[in-house]
Amino acid sequence: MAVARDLLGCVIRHGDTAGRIVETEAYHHSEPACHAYVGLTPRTRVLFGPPGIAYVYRSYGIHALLNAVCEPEGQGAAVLIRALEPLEGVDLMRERRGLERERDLCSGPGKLTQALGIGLELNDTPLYAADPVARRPGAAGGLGGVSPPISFHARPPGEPPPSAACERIGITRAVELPWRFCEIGSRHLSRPVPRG
DNA sequence: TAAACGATGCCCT
DNA sequence: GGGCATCGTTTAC
Repeated sequence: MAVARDLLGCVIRHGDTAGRIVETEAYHHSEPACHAYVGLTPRTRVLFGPPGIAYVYRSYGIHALLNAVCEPEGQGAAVLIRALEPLEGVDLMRERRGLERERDLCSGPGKLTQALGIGLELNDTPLYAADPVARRPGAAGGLGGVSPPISFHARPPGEPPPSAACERIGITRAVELPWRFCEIGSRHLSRPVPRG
């Protein structure tokens, strides 16, 4: 999925904390690992809404996981944010996580939401403000210049970070699809890139 | 109303 | 590197 690769290197900001995306996974309603696969339910409703919206849900009864709903609208597609490289508010992240080592702060989809203070209450909120990425056709707009609770910022111009596509992790169905995208060489991944 | 499942993280080895 | 805690959502009866 193009959007999942595009998000690598972008910056997520929430409150006083920010981090660079180094790992993503794409999900689509056509494959059984996606929540949208089962169809429209109260929980998956957001997945079938307009793109550029946050889909935050609870996993294993404990963790909040952050997804970005993708275009086109109604397709039930999303990108799971799996890992960040901490950029700002690192001390606040340490406090929230109760950990010292920087590489442990955001190296997992449940970890990064805790580090950034992103909770289920941010489900169904817009992700983009006035950044170039937000001007993708069909992306959520018209926010009147008000910054959304969570904001995505396009990566600096120039060469995109070196990335690799590999198999997704943590799921039991459709594991063979190479829809996990990692920044090569990052020390903040949830798991290392397999040798290949 | 009940039961099974899961896009995880932590702690221990 | 491997096992287990934990609870909302979904689905079946």
